[in-house]
Amino acid sequence: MDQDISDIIKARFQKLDKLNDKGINPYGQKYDRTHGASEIIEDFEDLENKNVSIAGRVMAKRVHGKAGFAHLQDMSGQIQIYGRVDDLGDQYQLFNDLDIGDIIGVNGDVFKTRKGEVTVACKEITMLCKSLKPLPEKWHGLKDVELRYRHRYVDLIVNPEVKDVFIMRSKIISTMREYLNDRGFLEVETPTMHSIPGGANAKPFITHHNALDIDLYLRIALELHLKRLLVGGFDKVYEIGRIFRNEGISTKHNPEFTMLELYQAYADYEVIMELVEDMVSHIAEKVLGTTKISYQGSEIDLSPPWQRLTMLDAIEKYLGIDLKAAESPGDLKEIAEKFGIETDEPISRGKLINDVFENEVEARLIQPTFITDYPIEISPLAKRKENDPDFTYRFEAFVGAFELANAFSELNDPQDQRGRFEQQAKLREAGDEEAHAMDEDFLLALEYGMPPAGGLGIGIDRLIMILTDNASIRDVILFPTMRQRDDQ
RNA sequence: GAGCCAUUAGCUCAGGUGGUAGAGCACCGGACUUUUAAUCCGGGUGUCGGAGGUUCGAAUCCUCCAUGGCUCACCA
Repeated sequence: MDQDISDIIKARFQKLDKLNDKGINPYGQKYDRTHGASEIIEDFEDLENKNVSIAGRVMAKRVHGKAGFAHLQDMSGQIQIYGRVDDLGDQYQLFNDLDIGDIIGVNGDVFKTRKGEVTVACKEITMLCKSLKPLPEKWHGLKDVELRYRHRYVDLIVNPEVKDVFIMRSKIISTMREYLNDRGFLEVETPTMHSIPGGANAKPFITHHNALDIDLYLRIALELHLKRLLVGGFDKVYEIGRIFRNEGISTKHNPEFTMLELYQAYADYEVIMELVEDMVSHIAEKVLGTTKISYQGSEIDLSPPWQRLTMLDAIEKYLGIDLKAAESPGDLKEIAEKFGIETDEPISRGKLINDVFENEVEARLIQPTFITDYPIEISPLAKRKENDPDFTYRFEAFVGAFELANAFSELNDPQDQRGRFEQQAKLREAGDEEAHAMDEDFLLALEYGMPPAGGLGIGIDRLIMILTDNASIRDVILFPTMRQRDDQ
């Protein structure tokens, strides 16, 4: 395929031919390993002079004539191997011809070199895969972020800390599952293709089913199906799944991302608040061994209880402005102008309060904070506060200055829900593409009766960013969305 | 979507004001039986992101395009 194969690759093809000529399969078969690399280093006392079999990728090579060293990397880490003509005989040539990047199996005895490094002295080398491409340089590694994301496999081979992030990611998610399962939550799977995209305000991706000849939308949230399950009688359900939003890409947004949503019947948002602070600190403790973390230079303490503020109190606390009394159109206009917020006419008070909060307060919420009592206009699925109908029993959790969780007491009054949907429909007609769509089947479900419930959504990728101290969501997603390139 | 920046060898990078491309690692050949950024000797392997333009001459200046990064907008 390559028009001008570089000399490096030419040389590797020559070695490939050489192996074939000798009757050695360059792409070997099953290989039985007895140990992992780091296991041998850890258990050296027991394994000294014992025979072991290991397999991995050659990462470095130092040959001095009739003997030489190399480092082999497997999932657990790296270990040095030693080969010499006295032990390997005819096979020494094979050792000598190894390229960095080749995958081999090694059988040999464990010993420690003069310099004290645990090493396997090769008795037999088995070729498992000849590598044809040169790996990036050994001490600068691969830095070009574009190549790191596009060819993540290379990034994983040469940058061990990248592998650690994704091992951590796996542990965080499995710990979360364990936590929820232990508390009686049932994990379920709901459709990713929806005929009506709902549960959030976001632009969906559209796809098409040929046999049914209908357009379908990739889900933008898990919410509405999980609530249907509350109607069906599952009291505690959750789903950890991929959702898709057709929006811009940034260090905090990937078009597809992973969300946890859970619903607990007969609970409310206060119960969920306790669950969030308990679960997040539990995960940190279990995975990191501490609830005191460092995120982008800030020390953050995840141990409960987290600060709780209503949105209006937070605005007052951080900006010194009391918006509670601001109700007249004149007051609202003044506030919008003061903060340089663009508004539609007539100005929606709730939306304005939220805009002030997002623009001015959010960035200051480094320590874990629950912001409660969201305006009703921006919360079409949350239960209205009994004594303050302009606000809802809703909270978002902020850590490290960005939104980590969103939760509320779920609206279970079908008539109120219909009214909210109708309100959203008006916004949609007015051109708001992200306004929530009318979902008659969901309303029907509510008419059958849904128990009062607390519901929660957590952006898993963001949680992982915080726990692994990564500033970009692309560094916690193995294969982030990239633009297609012509040359690839 | 807008602004700023970047793109040079397989990788990491250097290439004041325009003069025909370099280093380290990797790689190739040679020496070397406990090295570890192995060492020593020899070798530069390139569509300077792409296409135009200015110029006697462009990696360098200009325009457009592509890709990426950051910031902003968007996205609760």
